Amino acid sequence: MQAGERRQRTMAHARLDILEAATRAFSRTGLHGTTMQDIAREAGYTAASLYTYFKSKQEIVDAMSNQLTDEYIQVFEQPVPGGLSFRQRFELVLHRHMELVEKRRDTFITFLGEEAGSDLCGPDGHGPSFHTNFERRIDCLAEWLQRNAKGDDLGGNDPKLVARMLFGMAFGLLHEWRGNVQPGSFVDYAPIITEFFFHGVSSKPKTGARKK
Amino acid sequence: MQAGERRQRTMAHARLDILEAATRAFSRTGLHGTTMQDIAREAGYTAASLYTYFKSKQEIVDAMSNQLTDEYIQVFEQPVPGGLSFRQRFELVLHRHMELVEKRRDTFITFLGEEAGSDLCGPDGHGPSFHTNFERRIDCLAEWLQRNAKGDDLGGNDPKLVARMLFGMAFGLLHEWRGNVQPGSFVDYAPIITEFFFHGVSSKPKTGARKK
Amino acid sequence: MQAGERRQRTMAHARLDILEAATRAFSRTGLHGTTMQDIAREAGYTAASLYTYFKSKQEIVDAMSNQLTDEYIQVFEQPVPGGLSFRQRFELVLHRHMELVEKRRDTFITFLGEEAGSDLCGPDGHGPSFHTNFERRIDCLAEWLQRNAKGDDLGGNDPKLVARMLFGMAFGLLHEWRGNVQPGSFVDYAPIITEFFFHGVSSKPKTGARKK
Amino acid sequence: MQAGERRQRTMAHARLDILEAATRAFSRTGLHGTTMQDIAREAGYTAASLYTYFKSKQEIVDAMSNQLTDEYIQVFEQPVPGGLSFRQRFELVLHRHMELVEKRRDTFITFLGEEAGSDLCGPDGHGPSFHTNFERRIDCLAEWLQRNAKGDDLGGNDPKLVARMLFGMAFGLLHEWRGNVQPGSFVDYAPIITEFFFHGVSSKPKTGARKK
DNA sequence: AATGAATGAGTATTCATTCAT
DNA sequence: TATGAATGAATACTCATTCAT
Repeated sequence: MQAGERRQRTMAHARLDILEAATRAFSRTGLHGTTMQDIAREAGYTAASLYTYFKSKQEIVDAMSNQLTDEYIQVFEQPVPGGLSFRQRFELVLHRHMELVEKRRDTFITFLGEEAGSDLCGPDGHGPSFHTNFERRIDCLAEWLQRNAKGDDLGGNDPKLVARMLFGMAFGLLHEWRGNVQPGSFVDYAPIITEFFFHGVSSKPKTGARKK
Repeated sequence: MQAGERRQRTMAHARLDILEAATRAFSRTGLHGTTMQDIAREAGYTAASLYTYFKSKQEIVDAMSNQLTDEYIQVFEQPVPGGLSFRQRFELVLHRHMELVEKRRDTFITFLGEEAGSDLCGPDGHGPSFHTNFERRIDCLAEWLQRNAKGDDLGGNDPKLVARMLFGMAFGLLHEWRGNVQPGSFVDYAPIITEFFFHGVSSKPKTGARKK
Repeated sequence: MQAGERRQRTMAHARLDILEAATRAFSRTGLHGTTMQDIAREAGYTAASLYTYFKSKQEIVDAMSNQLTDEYIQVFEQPVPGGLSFRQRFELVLHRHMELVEKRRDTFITFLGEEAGSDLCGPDGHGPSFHTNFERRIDCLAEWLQRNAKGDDLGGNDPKLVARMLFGMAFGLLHEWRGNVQPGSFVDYAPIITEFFFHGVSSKPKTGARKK
Repeated sequence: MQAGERRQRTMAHARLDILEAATRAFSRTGLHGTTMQDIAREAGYTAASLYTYFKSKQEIVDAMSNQLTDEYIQVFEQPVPGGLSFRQRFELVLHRHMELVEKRRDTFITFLGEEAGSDLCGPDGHGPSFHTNFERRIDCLAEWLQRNAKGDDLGGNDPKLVARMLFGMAFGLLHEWRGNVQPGSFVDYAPIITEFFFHGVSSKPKTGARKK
């Protein structure tokens, strides 16, 4: 069944194309402001054709959301060099996550707001997809923290709470970054977040010689 | 001009009623999912009547957004007892803000997502209202921090960055709180945020004596 | 019942005021484009107040239409000096009519189009008022022509047909006049229409002595 | 590209169908009184479907107006037998125009009023379409008159003024015709108008010998 | 597989009109 | 008498989705 396979491959490829197009379109006009026409135009299809690959607009959105979450979670599965301190591992993973944010900038931008308000608002059309994905990411992060933190590394805080706050911090800076006229790399914020995560504003030795 | 005055009062009252109804409706079905009919039903009016008090749906949303921001900013103007340390003042103001969040729970829930994505998405209909209000709050918070922090209180961090991260943290916890089956008071999180803000996860001796 | 009389007078006065305001408003934005609010604003009343003087918007329009027709018809009742030829009487009456057009410029402008299409379009809201008034004017003109024309003055033409054509000619020139940047007096067209009415384009000696 | 061609043809056909349906609907209930639903019903479509062929209601109206004007102007381009006098050519063209009026009866009826009042009323929504088309017809007629009239044929009158008066006359008779219970052919009026155009009411003996 | 065409369900907004005060 | 407030009834236009070709 090579034909079948090829078809499958083509299908998958088209789906990805459409997803990318949708991402661009959404990042421009928002989830509600983007019509199937818009997505189709961006993807080089007709609106009707999109339904060959996705059952509905919602499915496109869900696919984007899931894809994002999958990529996010995969970061945790990437190998980490041995012999690193918790803080070092933390910063490494954070760094990788922020690279992902940068790579999927448009998607993140599109979703952050919507996901935030997702479960908050009731039956507003999009299924549980947003909420689920958001929580899935939180859970993964919390698990990772728990798994990696030793002893007093989290200062006795609930990992999930910490995860949410960490997420929020990044969210806040995403705004900053997006707003910047000539945004540098988002990962540039990684050290700041790391330091803040570990010591809050009482940050110590940023400058000068100091010892740990 | 007593009649005029009374009328004015009635008008203002109706506007507030409608705003509250809109808040309830929005928190249920989201900004886009809520129709003027919905708001009207919730407020005990006809859709057409809403236009006696607001020029458009957008104006209702803007009014909500502005109201929220005004109340937020007013917190900074409330007197603070003398002789408090920075951290004490911080916690006090945070506490008051979180009380506001609790009081305006539905409004916050409605807006957080939308505001977040507001300027992110381009011309998605709602004017600059969201973005402006969001930034206005950030700015006020940053100013307050700058005005109140002495010496190394902010550890040399950019007040605006810090403000954004602080905002984000609260945002993250709002999610947690909202999700809880039997949510306690949102202000209960105030100490946690405060501690995290000042020391990150490296929280120190909350109880008892401890050493570094 | 002096009080009653005064009331009556006041009422009549207000009606006239409103009618004038309506005329101004209509001439600006057309019959359909003008709202009761617009009329009220122009008249210094509230929309609701207009209903004290007129039962409906339609009644305002009808009153305007009737008023116009009444004035038009009254022209025929004004005395005409004796000893005038048919053509002289014709031109005199035409002149007076065109003065009326000039005086009631806005009203004419408002109605000409609507009346024209009035009976043409079926139940488009405005009752038979337009059609009736239009026909009433035609009839009066036709009667006057018949009454005043002797012998071959109308060349054997059906007075009503002639009346319609005459009306049309004036209508055509009203357009011209209205379009002129610095319109002179509408009555300036009177001689042209008269000449055309009597001789068509085969106009004879307008200037100087000429022979056939 | 046969498919594309056929599609094009179908599209054009549908547009014409809709235009005809709109014409019928408008002639019944007027431009303002006719809703997209009405047109759709008359055309056998859904209201939403109309937007596949026309961008807006206004575009339908404009298309009707333009179509009418185009047809009107084309009459001037039809060949005229040589050796005819001015009057003969005049009557021939008038005849053809009146045939057009008869054929496009509903459209004329719909527009005459609206076009007349079009530029008269200010910003009443419909763009310059009406006024432009009206003037375009006037201009064409005036040009034709100027081009064809020799010497004293127009009696020294301004062609444009004459054109307007001629238009008005026909307009007046359209009313008459439309009102007739069993209207004959509109072109029956052609000789009357012609005679009136050339000699006004001083029509001469149409038959037999004559004297002044 | 791709699409032109068709549509049902919606949606904010307008406006003439009513009525209690 | 005057009006602020309320509303029923409309209405043009949009959009996700379906389906025959």
